[in-house]
Amino acid sequence: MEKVIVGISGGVDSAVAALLLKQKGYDVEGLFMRNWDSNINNDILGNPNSNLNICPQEQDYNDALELCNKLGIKLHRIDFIKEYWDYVFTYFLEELKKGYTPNPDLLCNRFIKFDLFIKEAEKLGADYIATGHYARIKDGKLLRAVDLNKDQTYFLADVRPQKFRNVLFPIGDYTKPEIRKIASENNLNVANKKDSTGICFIGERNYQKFIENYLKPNPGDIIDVETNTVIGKHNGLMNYTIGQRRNVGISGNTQRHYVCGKNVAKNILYVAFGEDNKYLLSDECIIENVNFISGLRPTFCTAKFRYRDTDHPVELNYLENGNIQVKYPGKAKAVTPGQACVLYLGEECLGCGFIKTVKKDATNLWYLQN
RNA sequence: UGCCUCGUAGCCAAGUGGUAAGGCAUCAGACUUUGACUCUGACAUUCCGUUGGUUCGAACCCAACCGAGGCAG
Repeated sequence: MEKVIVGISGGVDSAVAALLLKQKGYDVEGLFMRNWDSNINNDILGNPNSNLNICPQEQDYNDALELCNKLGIKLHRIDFIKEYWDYVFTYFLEELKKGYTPNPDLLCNRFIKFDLFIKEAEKLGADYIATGHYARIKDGKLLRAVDLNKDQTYFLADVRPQKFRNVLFPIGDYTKPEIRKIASENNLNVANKKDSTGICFIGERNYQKFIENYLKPNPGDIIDVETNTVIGKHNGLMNYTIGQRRNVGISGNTQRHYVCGKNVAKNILYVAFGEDNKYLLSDECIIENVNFISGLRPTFCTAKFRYRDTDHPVELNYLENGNIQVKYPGKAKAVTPGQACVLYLGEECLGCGFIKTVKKDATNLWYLQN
């Protein structure tokens, strides 16, 4: 019998994944990961859980244990707290310092779940590993989930292609409501547990305070990009992302304001007014650290510039240094340096690169210098 | 000192006699495995610088005072 090690998180999705695999006749065992420890990691400011008796990660573990007892499968446990810090969180902080907007969850998948986790599973004798991601693998291709609303291929796009060889995504063919239904029909203890959000393994935080645990705030001017006048004070560029409206701290205007740029050298935050402001738009970007999961190298395909972004038709120009010039004449709003640009050809997720520079009319945006 | 303009919730700002729009900000939710974006709800219970007056009735009309700005000198 083929052995599958399932990443059990304590949530519904991985629970049903394990259940489905068991029903299919695999020899299933669970592996619970813990990658974040609020005490060890100095996660104090902005942490809503600091006064709970039991931290959420341990509650998740207890839920996972109860689930595995119910399913009659063994549950292993592994901590990657140091590795998560070294490979994911350090990168996260470094990018913030540069004024970028990193997405730690892509790195978490690349370095933790689809690398260290796989190695650990192999030690446990796994023929396959499985997770509760909404995604599909067919003929070696990474495909969008059937439930496009929950599709998580965006987060998987930086995983190295060979890592998917022995991976199963049992729930990728189902919709979220179906998963919930299966869970409750089988009386799983986590059937009605709320979906987790926030940075994977860390959870919901007051973002600005959370960052303050690790980076010293460096206040500076907020400037209206159109009039070039100072209209307020920001409390550290790392606290803002392009396209952000809330928590900017300025008010008294007739139109909504949006962060449209930053200048790290001058410590300036640029803001534009109105949701269709031209300063929020771009039509080209350069992506670096490109990872291809697919063997395809199309000239025309679609791209997502953020998780849950719409698909933008793009034209790719493969540069000699390995970077890719991504053109989107239809323009896109709030394309942000540091975020992943994930490429798709129809249902297939081709891979991704990380946004380095953003342009309009073949010129770098002057208010978005890093 | 004279003349002019203005004074509406934390901020910006409609409303000029008939019983307080809207936006920002804030708070609470929805959505969401990235910080978003978006959406929903709450937000000046007789109050519109103060005090009087006119009126059936005023934030809107009148007077004085206080305060802010401008012009003149």
